[in-house]
Amino acid sequence: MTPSYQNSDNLSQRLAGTGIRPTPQREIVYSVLISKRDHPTADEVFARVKHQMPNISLATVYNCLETLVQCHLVRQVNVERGATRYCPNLHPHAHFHDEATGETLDVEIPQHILDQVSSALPAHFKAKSVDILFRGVVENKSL
Amino acid sequence: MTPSYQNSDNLSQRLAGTGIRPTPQREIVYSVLISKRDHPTADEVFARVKHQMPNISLATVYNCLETLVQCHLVRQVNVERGATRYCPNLHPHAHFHDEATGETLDVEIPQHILDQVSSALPAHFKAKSVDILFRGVVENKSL
DNA sequence: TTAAATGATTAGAATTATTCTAATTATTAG
DNA sequence: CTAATAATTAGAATAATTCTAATCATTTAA
Repeated sequence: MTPSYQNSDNLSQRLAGTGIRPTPQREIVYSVLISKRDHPTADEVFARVKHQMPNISLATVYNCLETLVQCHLVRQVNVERGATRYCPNLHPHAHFHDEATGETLDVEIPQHILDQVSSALPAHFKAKSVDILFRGVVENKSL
Repeated sequence: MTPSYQNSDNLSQRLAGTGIRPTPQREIVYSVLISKRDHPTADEVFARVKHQMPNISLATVYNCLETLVQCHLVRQVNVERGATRYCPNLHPHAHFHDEATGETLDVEIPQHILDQVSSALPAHFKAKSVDILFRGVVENKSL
């Protein structure tokens, strides 16, 4: 029988076959990331998760986030010195850090442009991933 | 008369007109970055600077690095969670983090490719800078 | 030139974010 | 069921950085 905690998202499917257990804590941490994609820090995830699971510990939130990163379900984003932020967007994309608001936004980048960037590498540099981070401001569209 | 400590590099020229003083500490911190471009952490810079100026404090190294960053003479590079690294290469370039050795290398990226990346942004996103970080391994050239 | 004002450096304390430790609890395998 | 393994937890420990307040250096104004 399906345990009652497997009701929030598809994490258990995503973890199937990996040997990594879809625990209630991992489910909730993952669902928090999915439901508000504003690149929260571990502390912010902790605060959000506590609404649903008041007794979860910060250490567990760190453990869950680390597990999700290892499984490639979540990416770490470091926009500034300070707390690491977490992003569940698996599509190839870049980040834009708005210096005015402090927000970090996802920006879609066409794959052919990413390929062009990677092609600028010398042949013996074998890249497994590329992180692109813009810094600037988002102007009001009416300007 | 030119003070005797202005002998190591051109920092004082670069700071001329900014109101920021080319102090001996700043000169040495900058020259350390210039002379070995391996993206050292603040602690590593501190250790190297101490050979020439044994009584400098770590706080001053942090202050000097921050000042150089503010002046755009040095870039901060965050490859991993942990200590920030410092890069005095002012040419447009990307970084490649070799996961096998832990080294971070500069990679030249043609300006037209950087322009292409920036052109992928929506029009109202005004980017002031773009950081590109590859992660992977550098293969032996003979392979 | 001195005197005040401003800027820079310093040691050490404080803070932040994260990781570690060792004990407990939960799940799975035999 | 029982042992083995995996996951969670609270709190201690650590790492990197920032802050504080005192001192020292340089520049500006008289």
